[in-house]
Amino acid sequence: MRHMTTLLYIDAVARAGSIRKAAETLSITSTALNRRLLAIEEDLGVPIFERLPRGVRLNSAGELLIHHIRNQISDMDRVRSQIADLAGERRGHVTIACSQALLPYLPRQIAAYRREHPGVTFAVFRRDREAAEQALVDHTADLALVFEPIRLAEFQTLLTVRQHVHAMFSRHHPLAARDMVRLRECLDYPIALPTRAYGVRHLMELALAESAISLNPVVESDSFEFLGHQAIAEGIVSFQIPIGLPPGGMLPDMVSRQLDPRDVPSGLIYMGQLRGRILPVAAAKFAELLQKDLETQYDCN
Amino acid sequence: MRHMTTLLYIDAVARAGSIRKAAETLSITSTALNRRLLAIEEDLGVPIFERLPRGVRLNSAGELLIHHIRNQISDMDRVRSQIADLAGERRGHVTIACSQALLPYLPRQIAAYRREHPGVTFAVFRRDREAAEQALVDHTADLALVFEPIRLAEFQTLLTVRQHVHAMFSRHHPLAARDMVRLRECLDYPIALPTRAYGVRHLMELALAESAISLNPVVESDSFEFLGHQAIAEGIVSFQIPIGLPPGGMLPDMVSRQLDPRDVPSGLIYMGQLRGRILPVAAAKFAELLQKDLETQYDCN
DNA sequence: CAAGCCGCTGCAGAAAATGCAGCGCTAGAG
DNA sequence: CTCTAGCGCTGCATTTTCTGCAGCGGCTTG
Repeated sequence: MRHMTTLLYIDAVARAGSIRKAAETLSITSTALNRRLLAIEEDLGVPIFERLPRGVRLNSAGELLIHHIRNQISDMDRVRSQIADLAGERRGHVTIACSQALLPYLPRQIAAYRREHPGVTFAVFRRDREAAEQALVDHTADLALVFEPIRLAEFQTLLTVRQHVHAMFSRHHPLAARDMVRLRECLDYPIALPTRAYGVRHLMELALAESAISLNPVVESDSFEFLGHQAIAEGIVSFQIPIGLPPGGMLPDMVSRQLDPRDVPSGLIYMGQLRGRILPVAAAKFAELLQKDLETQYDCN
Repeated sequence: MRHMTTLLYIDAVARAGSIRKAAETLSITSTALNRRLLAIEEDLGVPIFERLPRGVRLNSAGELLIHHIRNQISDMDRVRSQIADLAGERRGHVTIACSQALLPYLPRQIAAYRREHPGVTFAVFRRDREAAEQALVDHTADLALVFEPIRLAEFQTLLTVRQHVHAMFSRHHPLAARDMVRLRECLDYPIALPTRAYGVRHLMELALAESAISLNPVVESDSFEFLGHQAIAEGIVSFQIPIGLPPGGMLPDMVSRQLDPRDVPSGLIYMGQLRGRILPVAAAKFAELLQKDLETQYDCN
């Protein structure tokens, strides 16, 4: 797409924060890039970047413009994918920003989708609940999947799925004999917890906010995979939501049991997109697939 | 805006229906234009025009693309006007598609607006109710003002104003003595009517649809100005809505009297824009001004 | 004070767009 | 039927635009 290069260049500069850095990522010289910026600014009659000693930054006119540009770019992508679609090619690219807890869930869905449409490629980025929303705003992601999001200003919810928190431990653990466990029982053992940035931790803190009990994890991590390994290796208890647990279990010896909902409230997975945006065909179709699967397989309502 | 030329070219070709004609309006050679089309089609990997013996026509991929392009173009205009706005310039251009009956109303409003913002220019096109909506769709108009529109699929209503139909005649006419006239009284005299394409005629036909009376105009015209002159010259009766009558009267000897609402229902003036579009600053501000004025001055509710 | 980045500019070569002349094609007029 | 007018498209020479190299002065940072 020849006519978009200038727009892509501006976007790159805005992201890189300096002309020379952006030029490098674009594999052109800073000269060429600089000249394009000056040309655009002359066309507009106003500068769009402030010049700082260490680079450039968008001014308010630039903010207006970059918004427009990013919309243009992804709108063009959508049109291209629509055109490819009616040419029967079914190509496209889908980018997803996803809470870590939900990462294990996606590969099977992507595989299923790609069986139908091998021409569609995917990019999945691990983003906490806040960064996921930001990724939608700056068009680095078409879809976001987050557990218990914080604010939803620019977030247009496509689907919510209720999830109970589960405790996970080795199948040799005493609690493994139960169908459902109470939070107090878990706290009788050493526990491993995700950090406060995560929805699971958030729900647990919420549950204990008014009680005298406090969470004292012996291990804390921002990786559920690590927490799972830790739970098995040390024979302690950790927590996760069912969607984060592949059907066969995350690890060979691991089992999970639902926490009694009287103790810890259930939370919501949100799937969403940028408010007001029209998704490319591929992303929209994949969202439909996720929606169907999530509603039938995972909703604990 | 250098980076939009290709888009503008494609738009021109789509509108002209042939490369050579479009090239002429763009003041370039058909060669250059042709090459740009071929380049775009190669970029997309699909033709966007069907080649006919007498020119070209968009194919379905092209329809998709042209929609996007027109959005891009007017979106860019909006961004430019926003940028100009924050630079304090207040420049811009507003195009309006307007029912003929409402044409006399606009000049004073435009004058008032331009007193505040001399940098803003206007284009006003006379369009019947159907063509006005089409003008919004193909981005030849930012705003539309119509009386009793037919269908409103792509039309986003910003404001409606209720208007009673008025009879107009010479001030020497016997009916001039009354404050309000009945339809039957008017029909005792020869009448001049607008054609069926107009809302005023539509309302009157509606009123008589179930009665045995029929409208037998001695003069029929698609010009209210003509009808007014005819009414005076021949001493007969014609019809119009108040907004179409300048405060001093359309003609020196003309007076108008409201038709009794029991006889002819009142109609609605719609002001609107293309559904989902974000208007340029200037157009949006002008719409606000119209809204304020119409609500306070003209609404007969 | 020196080193390191930064944006920006003059100049020359590379690349792209443009215009001219002309080809083959088709619909419609005579 | 032929003929013509209008169409999209192509080869080639020219013009315009873009790009890269080398280098300038400005600023922060250690």
